Amino acid sequence: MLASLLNQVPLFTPDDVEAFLPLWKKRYTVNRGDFLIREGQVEQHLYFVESGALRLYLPTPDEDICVGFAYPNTLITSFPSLVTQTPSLYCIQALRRSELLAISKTDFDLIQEKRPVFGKFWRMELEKALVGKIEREVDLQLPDPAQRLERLLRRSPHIFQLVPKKYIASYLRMTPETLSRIM
Amino acid sequence: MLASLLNQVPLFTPDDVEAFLPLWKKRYTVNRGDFLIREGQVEQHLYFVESGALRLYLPTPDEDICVGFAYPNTLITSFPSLVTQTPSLYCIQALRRSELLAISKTDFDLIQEKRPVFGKFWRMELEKALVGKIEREVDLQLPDPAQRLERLLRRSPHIFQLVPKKYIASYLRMTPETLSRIM
DNA sequence: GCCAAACCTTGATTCAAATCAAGAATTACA
DNA sequence: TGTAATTCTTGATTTGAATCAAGGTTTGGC
Repeated sequence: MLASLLNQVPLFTPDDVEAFLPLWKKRYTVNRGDFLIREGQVEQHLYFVESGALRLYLPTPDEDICVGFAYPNTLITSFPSLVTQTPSLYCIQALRRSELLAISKTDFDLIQEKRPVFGKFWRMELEKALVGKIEREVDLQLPDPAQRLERLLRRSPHIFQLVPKKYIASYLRMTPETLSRIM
Repeated sequence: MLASLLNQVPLFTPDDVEAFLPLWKKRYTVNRGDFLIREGQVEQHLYFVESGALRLYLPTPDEDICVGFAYPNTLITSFPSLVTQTPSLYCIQALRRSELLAISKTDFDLIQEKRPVFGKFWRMELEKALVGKIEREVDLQLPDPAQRLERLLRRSPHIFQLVPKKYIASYLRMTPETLSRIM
């Protein structure tokens, strides 16, 4: 599953993929409600979702602020904590039973040093992620809830199959009631 | 100015800096209101601001959506267009007379191929930018305008000296009237 | 230094989304 | 499969930011 995805990356030779796969050492199975990481912990892993669905959010006194979802064939991590190796402000919680593969930061850093192609790969992933966040920034600024919904429907229609609407509402910065009324 | 900044990057040897600096070939001076790039053009440069101030925004039928500012010692570009080499959706406009240095995408890509340390440097810059955008994503979701203002004041107080409040209001997804009332 | 343009402030009013509330539907899992 | 917990929907009401409006201030450019 991860293997077939990596084989589709033009950058990688079969040898690269062979060197990479064994680094995804840990296999996690988490139940609905379980946490991959909680506020205060330092993120050590990058996760690949094989099945299930998860949410990434910032807990605040008032309410959780949902900043992302993960589902099969996507990566997830508490990125700021992973990069800076400081305690995470964010939590990652399973929305249903999920299966994940994990690579440690250490191993990931090492292979980037050893094989420049992985440095390039990661740079391209970061560029894609940044482009995504810039679009998201625009989405969040749209004053009309219906427009925000429309853009998410266009960009990630599958999310609506995978994630309870109340979390999507939070992600779209509206109440579940408002989302229900405009869907 | 750019030189002294680059010399402070621990990654770089003096030789790296010497190889890099000449690639910032073009020097632009733009007047208040001028555009570095307009919607539809394909971004070819990464810009370094020596003086002045600029805004990066998405023009829409209703209103401009402000997604960022640049000021001395910062980089700016229409990132999605630069990365994907497709027509830009965004505009970059000078808010006052500004002086910039520019490096072409071609030269920037080349030096990353030639000297791996520049690949690593860019990767780290992208990581920082992504962390920033994740924080910004949280900022934008805060329902209370005063909270959004507070977080910007904490993170980038200097912006209020450099940029007319009406653009800051847009960046904070509120009207100039609301910003005026809570400042 | 002067003038026009741009920007900011303050007040009155409107309106759309949040809140509050309660019942219906769906989902988890024992 | 049955039952409790969770999630979703719909309606009534409130509220706070947007809008509209007008006067004051700052800024840019000649």
